[in-house]
Amino acid sequence: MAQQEDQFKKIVSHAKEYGFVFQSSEIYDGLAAVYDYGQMGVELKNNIKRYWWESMTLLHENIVGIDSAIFMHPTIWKASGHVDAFNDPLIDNRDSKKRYRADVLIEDEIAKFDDKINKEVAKAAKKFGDSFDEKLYRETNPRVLEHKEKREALHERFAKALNDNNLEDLRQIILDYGIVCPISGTKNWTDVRQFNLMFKTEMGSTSEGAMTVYLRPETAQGIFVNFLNVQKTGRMRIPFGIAQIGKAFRNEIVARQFIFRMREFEQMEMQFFVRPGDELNWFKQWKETRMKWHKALGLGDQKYRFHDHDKLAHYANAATDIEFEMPFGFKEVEGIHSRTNFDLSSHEKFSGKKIQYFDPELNQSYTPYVIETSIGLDRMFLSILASSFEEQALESGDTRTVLHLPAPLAPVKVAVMPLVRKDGLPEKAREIMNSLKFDYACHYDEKDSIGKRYRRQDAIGTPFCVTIDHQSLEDNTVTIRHRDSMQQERVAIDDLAKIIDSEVSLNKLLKSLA
RNA sequence: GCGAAAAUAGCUCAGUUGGUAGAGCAUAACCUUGCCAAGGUUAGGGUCGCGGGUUCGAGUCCCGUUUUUCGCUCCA
Repeated sequence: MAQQEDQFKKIVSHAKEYGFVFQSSEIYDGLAAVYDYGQMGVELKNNIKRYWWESMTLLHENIVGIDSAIFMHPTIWKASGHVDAFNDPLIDNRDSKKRYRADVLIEDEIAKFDDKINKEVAKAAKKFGDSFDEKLYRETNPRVLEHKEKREALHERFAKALNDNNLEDLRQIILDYGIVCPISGTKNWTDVRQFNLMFKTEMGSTSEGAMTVYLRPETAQGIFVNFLNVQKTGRMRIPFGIAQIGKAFRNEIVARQFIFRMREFEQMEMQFFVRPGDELNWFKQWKETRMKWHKALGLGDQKYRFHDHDKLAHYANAATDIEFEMPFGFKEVEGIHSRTNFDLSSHEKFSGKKIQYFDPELNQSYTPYVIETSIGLDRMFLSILASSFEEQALESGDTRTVLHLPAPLAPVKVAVMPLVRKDGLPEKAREIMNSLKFDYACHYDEKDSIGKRYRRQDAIGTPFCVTIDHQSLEDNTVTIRHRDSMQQERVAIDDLAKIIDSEVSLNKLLKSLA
């Protein structure tokens, strides 16, 4: 475990040192759980996006993309359930260091009065036997009535505090009723704090006219609210899907583990609309399709597993995660959910607009069911970076740090370097680079010893290094060095593109999925 | 958010009982070598995370704060 933590630290530090990921606002002491992608990181990230986007939109003629705005009408988040589900008053016990929902603690306290009443009733029932009139007893027994009265008083105060969002009073209720932490048994409570997981801002430049809007906590809703637009203008027929890549924002209580959980993150989501009743078949199919997509990267099949959910969200009737073995254990990278028709029918309700699909084959209208595949781009990035990172012991006794990135995703595909910085070798190298740079991201490097330059490219995961030596000037051949094996071969300059393409081609990777 | 630990150059770290900041690597220039990171010369780079306090004097002691890591908690 300590070794894994150590490994993770090295990866984080490597990510910074070589321009993959920086802490946001670093010169101002940073901003918690927000990160920037650097010059290498942005290339890797873009390549991941392209792999996903093309696998969705090119390989499936019934999947199209959109790019919806981050700002959306606030009612959308009521319809989606986020306004309710993302607002919890929380309180901590300082002794047990456990966190509770303040409203749940108080509801439990209310339930205790019910228990007391029921106990009284049960006692009386036993005492009076067959002649016991429970209803009468509940309405007239003074002890029962006393409990009832106290219960009502608490309930009323609680409901009012909740309604007014009076956090101080919620805490006062907990103190007044002597509610203790079930673990520590103490009343050493912190203040009650409201955790709103959605970021708020204001739209409209004057304060009176301003409307509260939220930064979207997921990209999915942008697809659902555009369902009819896309279906009608694209003449889409069920089953079909809408894909989207974009930023989402959550005010996480605890955001940690580098870019694994950030407050601003990027999702790649595809919502697939199907006939009611077909959804579980499609769910199964998308599980397989998505797993295949992951495994095609060659990071190691044993690093993936499904985690089926037992507890389902309010909108789902089946759900699974694709988990990847990160340095800190198996973690969710992608979620596949059967979202039923919850979202579309909820938007129908809240918007008052009919959101249905007329199925010409069945000759009837219905609200489509939805299978969602939702992948965390930053998590995907981390899984690739982490599993590619190796500190390799070499036969010579040295070590080298190498990123075994999947070649089609590597930020730089080929480094071009003259063996020495004289005798016309740099000029020849430039010439070769100019012929390759339109198709492949290239690096030129003539500084330091050739070995050092190879190591620099290893550290950023460049699959190929092309070295120009004196022989190159005579017979137009160069050496090409492979990142993973460190093997070199002498090849004709004219063959370079073909050799490079055979490994870095995204098309080839996509074809392996079909 | 609670608790614990940490923060000194781009990176990894030294810094004695408090006495004006160092090394290696990295970066840049020139020379040398030329196929797997280590040659020479030179240069740039730090108000020691930030803000207070104690002190004649604080990187060092105290308080607060920010960020990071770990545990708990949360994750529709």
